[in-house]
Amino acid sequence: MKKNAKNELIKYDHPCPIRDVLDRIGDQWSLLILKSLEHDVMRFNTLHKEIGDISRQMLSRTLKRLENDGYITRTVYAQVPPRVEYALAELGLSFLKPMNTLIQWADENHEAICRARKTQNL
Amino acid sequence: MKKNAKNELIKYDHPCPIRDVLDRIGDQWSLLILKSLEHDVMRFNTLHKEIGDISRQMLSRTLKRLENDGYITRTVYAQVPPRVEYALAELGLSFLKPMNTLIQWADENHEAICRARKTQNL
DNA sequence: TCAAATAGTCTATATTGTAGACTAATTATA
DNA sequence: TATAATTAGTCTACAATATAGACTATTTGA
Repeated sequence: MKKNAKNELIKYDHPCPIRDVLDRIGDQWSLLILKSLEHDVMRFNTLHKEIGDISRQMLSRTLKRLENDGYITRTVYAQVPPRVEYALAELGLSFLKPMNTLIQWADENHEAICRARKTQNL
Repeated sequence: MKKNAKNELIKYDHPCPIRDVLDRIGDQWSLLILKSLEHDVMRFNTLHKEIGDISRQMLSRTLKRLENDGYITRTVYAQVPPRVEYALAELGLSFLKPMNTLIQWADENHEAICRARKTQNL
């Protein structure tokens, strides 16, 4: 993150929509979470198990950001033990289309990628 | 990264193409680099200036990964000072389509995202 | 009485990213 | 002749971020 002389965060004023979107969903987990929510409402622990290798902290953080940005909704039921459900919001639903274009490309080119890939762990 | 009892990296065997693609291009910089190369061959420093807020180390690393995976090519000219050109390879070219679908969505929803976004810096 | 379940948070540690100095070789400029 | 500029990276010390796993509160069921 850039800072100015007073060590304050320089707020990036997003002149560029690509950046704007990538800054939020171009991370390791957001797409996987949105994909998991494609067909079903999900609870925190279910998502945690489904994705498998995400830490609870990152799951929590990423869900907060996705909610904050309007991709998903978070519904709390007054129960014990707690029940919190995450679901796609309008923006998330609309995002499915480009996301699935990407996923389709991934499917179609999976083999080509494996063939092209020379080294593991670069 | 997951490790086993002997502290060796557990090699993720990529049963899932989405993961396979996201693990490589789902980072902060890859899409921006590929987008920069869409219309032009580019040199290292030019990319560095164009993207602006990437460190040289990350640029170097990301370019290596993209080359290794077959998205881009790297051509060295025997000159001094050195001239190294990066260009889209076949896989990179084919990736433009889903990438631009994503970018188009970003453009179209830019406003909605800004409206939905409640908090900066989450 | 004790375990189980849930949705997180907290903390110590491990991993990853950053800025900026540095390199070697040649040309251009003063 | 000395000095600066140029290039594509690498290196290092430091900063930021992610991880694993312990922990919380509350209620139900055994």
